[in-house]
Amino acid sequence: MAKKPSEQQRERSRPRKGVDVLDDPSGPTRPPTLETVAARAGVSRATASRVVNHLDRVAPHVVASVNAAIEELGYVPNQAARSLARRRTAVIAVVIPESTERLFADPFFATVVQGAAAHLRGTDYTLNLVLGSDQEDKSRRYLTGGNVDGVLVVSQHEGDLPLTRLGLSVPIVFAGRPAVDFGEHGHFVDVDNRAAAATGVRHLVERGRSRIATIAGAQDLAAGRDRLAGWQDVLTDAGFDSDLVEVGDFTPESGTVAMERLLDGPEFDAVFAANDQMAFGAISALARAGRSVPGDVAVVGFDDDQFSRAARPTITTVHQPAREMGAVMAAHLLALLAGERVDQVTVLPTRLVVRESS
Amino acid sequence: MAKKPSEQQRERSRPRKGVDVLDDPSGPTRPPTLETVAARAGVSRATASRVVNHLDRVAPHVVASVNAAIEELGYVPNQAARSLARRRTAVIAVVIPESTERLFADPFFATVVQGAAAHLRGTDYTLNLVLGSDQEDKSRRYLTGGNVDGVLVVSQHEGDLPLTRLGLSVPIVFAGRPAVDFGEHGHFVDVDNRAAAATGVRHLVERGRSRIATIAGAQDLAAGRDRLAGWQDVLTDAGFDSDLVEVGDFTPESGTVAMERLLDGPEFDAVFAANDQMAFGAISALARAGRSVPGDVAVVGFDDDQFSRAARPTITTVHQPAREMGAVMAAHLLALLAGERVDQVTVLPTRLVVRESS
DNA sequence: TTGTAGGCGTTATCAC
DNA sequence: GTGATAACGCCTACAA
Repeated sequence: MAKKPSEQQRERSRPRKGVDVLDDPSGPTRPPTLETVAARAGVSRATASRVVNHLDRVAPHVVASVNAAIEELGYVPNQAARSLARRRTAVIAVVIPESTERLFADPFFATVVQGAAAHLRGTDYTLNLVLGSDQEDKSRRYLTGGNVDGVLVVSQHEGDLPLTRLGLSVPIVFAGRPAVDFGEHGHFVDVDNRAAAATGVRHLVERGRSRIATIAGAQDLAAGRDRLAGWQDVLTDAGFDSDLVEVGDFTPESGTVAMERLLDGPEFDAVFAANDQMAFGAISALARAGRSVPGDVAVVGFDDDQFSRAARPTITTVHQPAREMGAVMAAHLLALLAGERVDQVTVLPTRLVVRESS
Repeated sequence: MAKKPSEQQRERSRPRKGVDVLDDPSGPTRPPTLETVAARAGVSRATASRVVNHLDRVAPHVVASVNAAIEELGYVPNQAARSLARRRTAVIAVVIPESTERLFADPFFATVVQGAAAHLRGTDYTLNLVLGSDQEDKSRRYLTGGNVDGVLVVSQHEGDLPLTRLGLSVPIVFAGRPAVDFGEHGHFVDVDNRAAAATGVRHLVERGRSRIATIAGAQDLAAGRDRLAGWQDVLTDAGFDSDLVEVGDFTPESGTVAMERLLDGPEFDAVFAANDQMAFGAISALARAGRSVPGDVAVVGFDDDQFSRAARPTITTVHQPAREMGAVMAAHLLALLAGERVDQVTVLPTRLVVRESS
């Protein structure tokens, strides 16, 4: 029997070619291809492909035998080939812009990413981590060069203008609304930081506090500015002074330092921190200074992360649905990829969680 | 809509095809291909490819014109096609096994990942996040199915046996040595947790403490067990009782709770926590209980993360080079991918950082 | 319902 | 030095 093209092909692509792993006697065995599966099941590649992709119109017994072959061979589709043919990559990039990279350790981010990952499980999408260097042309090109189907920007988000532009070529969903104008491109999942912060501060007012300080977050991030504004709003409404402001950077350390500075200044009986990590740091400083919480100073945080539960006293805080944000971001991106329309801005609800510190 | 084959074909590769983004009048323009670049530069795809890949043997003026074309068109290589042709993906998976997923928010992990990402910047490798579901066949298959060139397992690492097996088909580097036997496959970057913990505890002994408790980490993780063992070692050597053990799970909350339990028991004058987050939580509990640190109770943590600096008093801790671990993991993986030999186990140094809490 | 064949964008092996 | 051309593994009209 004369060799069919396919056979020649096989021969040419025998294991061991090119790869130089040395000491594995069996040789770096090449993963089975659809071709292999098809041969084993006694069908054509096309049919095997149909089974793999769960298309109908395939006879049940054929499905069975192909699946058996897949099982026996441990066949896994080659994504590269699939991407090439389908002209979509099944890759979603998770971008942590440089401006936010040092915040990567923030549990809020981790939780958002987990939410997105969880939502994507079950789909065949894969998450691609892009850390830092937002200005750099390299990553922008990577993102726009058809290497990813969509982009998730997990960031409390500042301008990141260059990223917003990405929206032109690839669907993109941000965590957090940008302060700047973003035109028609880009989608955003956010909470109303300003109103949410106000809720927390108002709670302090209702508890009878009148000298309310704040430990603000980084002011180059929208979340930082908005929460500060929310604090301001309430104090203004109440006719209180809003002069006690220290700016941190969302890290626990900065919370401690900010509180130490506050303690050096005029008296106050409450503090609103822009996130729980800073609140925790602040409580640490208060404890050392011999101020009781909430006796001398009531504390309210933001996020409702594990630190608000770890502190003693436990911290009253504004709950932010981080996990859900990630999930919604992923869901919206999937919708966009499916060609559906999605609201450009989605605001998720927050709620006050009252604990011991207030 | 009857159309001649040729026409349909054309249409198929015309812009705007298939994708139904509605309001962009210019249509989703397809990224330029090498073909385009080549045409524009007046050379063949082969030559264009040579330029893109910086191969020599190309006339300088040709290089120039091709680069010009690339620049003008904003050409970016299609990774899928490249992967297919080169038979390598340029993708490195970062796996957070299910057993460790809830620890994702731990700054230690984030820092390790950042270290790896930083090391990979400049290379054309891309990081693929694989969260959870280590048992699930799906991710294992994904990892072994030729979709990634290598795997980084960022975990304090338990058995994760299934993952160790991966080493058979794909190079894999773990953060943390497994407790179990791992044969010849798999590479590990670690610190000597037991000895490092001992350093911290010994410091407490030298400070004159004799009733030293510990807040251990999760005992299903090697790091948790080893640090507990290190604590035990020192107490045994010193002839002290080692009965004061509370087990946490590395979260700040668990540190708080553990300390509260310790405070309910026999007296003690020092505590060694298996990480800084738990130490921070513990200090919070101590503060509320009216115990002074280090006066009544000296505290030593582990990691040297931002929390050890945020606490008041600041926390004496065992520094672990998290960022470097990530970088070394990446470096080793790259070496393996290049076919080089790499030590199967690499132990990075730790050091005691003395601060106020001891 | 199933098979045939062409194409997805690059790389790599040859000749020239 | 440069250009055809055959893979790479899979998808998908179209034909059968």
